[in-house]
Amino acid sequence: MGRPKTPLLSLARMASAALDIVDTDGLDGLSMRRLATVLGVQVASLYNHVRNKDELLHEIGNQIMSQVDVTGFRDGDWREGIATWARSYRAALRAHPNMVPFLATGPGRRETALQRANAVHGGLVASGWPPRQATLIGASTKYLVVGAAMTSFGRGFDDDVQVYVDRYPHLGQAHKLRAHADEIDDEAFELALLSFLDGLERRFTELREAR
Amino acid sequence: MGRPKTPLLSLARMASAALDIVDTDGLDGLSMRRLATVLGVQVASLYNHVRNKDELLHEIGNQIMSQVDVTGFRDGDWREGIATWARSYRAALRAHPNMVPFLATGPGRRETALQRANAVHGGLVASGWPPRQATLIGASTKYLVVGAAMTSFGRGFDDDVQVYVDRYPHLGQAHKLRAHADEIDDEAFELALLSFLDGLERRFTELREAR
DNA sequence: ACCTGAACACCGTTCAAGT
DNA sequence: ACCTGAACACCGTTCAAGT
Repeated sequence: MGRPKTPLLSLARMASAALDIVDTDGLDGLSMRRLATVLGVQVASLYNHVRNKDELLHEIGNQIMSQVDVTGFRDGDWREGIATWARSYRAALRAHPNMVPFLATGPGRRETALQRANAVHGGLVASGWPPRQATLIGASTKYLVVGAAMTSFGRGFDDDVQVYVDRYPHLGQAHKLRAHADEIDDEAFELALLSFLDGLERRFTELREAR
Repeated sequence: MGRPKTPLLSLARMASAALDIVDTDGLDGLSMRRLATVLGVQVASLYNHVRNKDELLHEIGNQIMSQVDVTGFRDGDWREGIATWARSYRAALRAHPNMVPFLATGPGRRETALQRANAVHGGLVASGWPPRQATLIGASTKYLVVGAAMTSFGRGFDDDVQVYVDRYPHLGQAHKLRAHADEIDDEAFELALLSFLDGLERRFTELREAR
């Protein structure tokens, strides 16, 4: 019953199993006791690899966020940079919708999160945006992405989709409804992103002309 | 020990006390047992007025969402309608930031939520937007509002604000930092909203010209 | 260093019993 | 109709004890 020659647990194994639980049963479905059972171990053992449950969730969050791409700011193309960032960010969140409420609530481990934020900010400034505007654009884009991931039809029921469905009752079958909701989700996000970028572009040229 | 002549509890009193707890100690701070203690009653008594904790949260959510204003679509001014909706929606969420993760996760009681969604959709269609576009615009706007409320500096720590702060170390004092974060929050939301509306306006005129 | 068993202080919800 | 006391099946976290 003492310590085994080779460790039964590792942070990576724990995070992976925990994410499986969250993906299938939601954030509330994850308990340290259940995770321990899945891993064939006692609850207390988990605390040899993780300070507490919150730290475990942050570890999962960091893994998910590592999929975000902030390399699109090549040769001063801020529009491409923002678009790449926003789309990959949204894709990462949609891959694990049940994690979104946790991810949206605060940053992950500070280093990597700050690194990404810096890449975006730096990319915008290098493209000619004033620092203050760069900050605002970074925040705005995040709003869009997090909001889109958060209120997507995948998570609970969306009023707007419901309105749409009510008006087109022939879409009543469950699977079609689901497919259409995804479609609306995707299109609404693209509309929001592209309209937003268009609005920014206008401001950008005004800014250039002003000096 | 039996039933009192006049009821000790009511749904309204419960919701109000529960919201106080959430506002001060967060969503995790709210437990049925603690709520009962605050109300000077036994836990089990709560279940005479509410089916479960989730229903209580929905009741609170409905109260908050009742502050949202969807009456801005007078005489076909969709821009004003969306702006009023978005700003009042955001204000309602910011008044109770700890409730945002719950509110963003799904609609409240179906009737009133649908009613609001319908007012927005109807307002857009009446202004000349095709139904499908109206659906997308409604969803997009919601993304912006929910994302803004969710990732605001009020809730945890924001990477983007952090970048900004790192570059302006003279803002290091806590209260100034807080004030600046609010300012950035407000400005980023306005930038996002106005840029988005500008982008939509362009699409709207293109749409008109096409026919 | 890492796993265990037992304990502590919590949860949400149910239900028979009271008036 | 509405409040109570007790119970059930859960939680996260700690810690001395084992090897």
